[in-house]
Amino acid sequence: MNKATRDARDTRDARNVPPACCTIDLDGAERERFTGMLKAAGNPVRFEILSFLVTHPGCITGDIVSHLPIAQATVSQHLKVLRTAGWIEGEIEGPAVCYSLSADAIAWFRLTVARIF
Amino acid sequence: MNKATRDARDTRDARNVPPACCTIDLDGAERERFTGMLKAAGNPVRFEILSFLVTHPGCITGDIVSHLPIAQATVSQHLKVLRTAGWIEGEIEGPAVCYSLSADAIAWFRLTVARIF
DNA sequence: TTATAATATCGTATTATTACGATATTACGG
DNA sequence: CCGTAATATCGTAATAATACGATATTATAA
Repeated sequence: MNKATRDARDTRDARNVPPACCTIDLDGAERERFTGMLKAAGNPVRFEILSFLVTHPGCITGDIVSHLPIAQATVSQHLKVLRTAGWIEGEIEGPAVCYSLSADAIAWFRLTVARIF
Repeated sequence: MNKATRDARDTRDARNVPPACCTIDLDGAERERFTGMLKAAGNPVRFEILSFLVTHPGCITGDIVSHLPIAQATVSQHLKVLRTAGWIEGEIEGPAVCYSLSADAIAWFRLTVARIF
């Protein structure tokens, strides 16, 4: 136990604060996945895309571009972030890509929120 | 209806995709609050602070600083972000500040997650 | 094969975030 | 009031995110 940790414990003891009762039940990979999803969804444009996909299932990129006031290139970047974070999946339909929310990702996200808070 | 919107609708019609069934039931202020919370929690350091507060209730800033490998000034900045986002509340205890998760914020966050996804 | 439509990637300017040390503020004991 | 402990804020350097236009890639139709 290093000095900082000892000091912290002593400080808590002096204030009669209970010691750690447990640990958050999320390993490193799960934390990374969760914070990645939080961060990706925390951008207003990306949140709008997620919202749009909730109400407009079966949308191709062009539909999303039409719905937003930003350039196609930028939308494509945001879609990539959402894909990387696991929020969405794209299915190729001819020259277009049909995006949808990942049911698995959403289920895991909700479960993880419930697990932590 | 502008051209982009018309084109998008026409494209969806051609693919027999159902039109928007509804709108996400979150007004502007709620969206801002929610994305703010997501973004704040999406940083690994801040997520660690939130996790730490779950398992170590009644912690002062110093306890959190001791638990993290970063400078006091940086922790203070992160705490401010979490405060601004509404995740935590700080109660002054002498020269120290005792931080705790906001039960209201957590309840609202969980409810909002359930509302959207 | 060639043309076209849809999307992705590249290069880059601008802005925001993150970290730090230094310093200011706040609360309290003596 | 003065000193000290705890925290917050300031100034700033380094890094990351965001947006754009230009261009490349991919899938299909002709």
